Amino acid sequence: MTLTIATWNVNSVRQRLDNIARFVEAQAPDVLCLQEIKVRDEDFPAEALRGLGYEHQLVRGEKGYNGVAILSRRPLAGQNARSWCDKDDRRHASVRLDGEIELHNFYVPSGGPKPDRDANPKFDHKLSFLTEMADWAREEAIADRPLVLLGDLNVAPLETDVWNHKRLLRNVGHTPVESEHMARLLEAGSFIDAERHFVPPEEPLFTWWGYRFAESFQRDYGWRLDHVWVTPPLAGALRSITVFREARSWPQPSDHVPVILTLG
DNA sequence: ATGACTTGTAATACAAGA
Repeated sequence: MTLTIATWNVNSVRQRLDNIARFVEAQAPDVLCLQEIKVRDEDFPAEALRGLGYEHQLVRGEKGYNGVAILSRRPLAGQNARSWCDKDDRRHASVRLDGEIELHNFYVPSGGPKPDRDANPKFDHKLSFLTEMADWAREEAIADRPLVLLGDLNVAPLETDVWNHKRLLRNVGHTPVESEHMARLLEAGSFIDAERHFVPPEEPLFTWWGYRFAESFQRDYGWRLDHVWVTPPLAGALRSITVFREARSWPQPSDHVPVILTLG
């Protein structure tokens, strides 16, 4: 019995319904975690997604920005969510699957244009968010429970997580201070980076290609911003990771592609 | 090159993404 869980920053769930249907037709993950749904709960296309087989849904949306959802073919338990950094933006949702696996879906703040905590409040928010996640992981002792943490974490921590390390070192998303914050979070939960468990760190691995750079995908000017982590109790269940790159070449794509985890 | 494109909101311009 395997369990497949996908994460995808869709950059507006309403604009991406056709792509989501195409992805589900190709991969049919048991659970589909979305970020940046950009819609109020009451306007979420719940019926269309039920039609794709996702009868069980936890939606945490807001108007215009952010928003996450967990869609599942199997029953969900323990639906939950919390606020981070004393804001009521919708960046997190969690559930329990098959009675025991905890799943946390995150959309970490992007951090604004300038990697300067003092000059740019959005960058400060991003670092505070990552610190709060690490505190949570430690305080809740999540390392001892079977738990999957995934989503758009908006940090590409390794040199091979961006298309040009030297050139992008001072760009938000790839600065050393962000990578350090992410490393502290990884350590706080004793997490295994499932993507790098299957793809060696020497090998470039990307999940996002920007819209602005013409032909960014064709030239593979990518970043690894989307992550899938598991705690040690799930280490023995890791079967595969698939970065579904082809979704970036479809019409009207999201700038992120889905990543699929298989547990068995 | 502090830009390029895409989205939502609101009203044809702006904020936000990263």
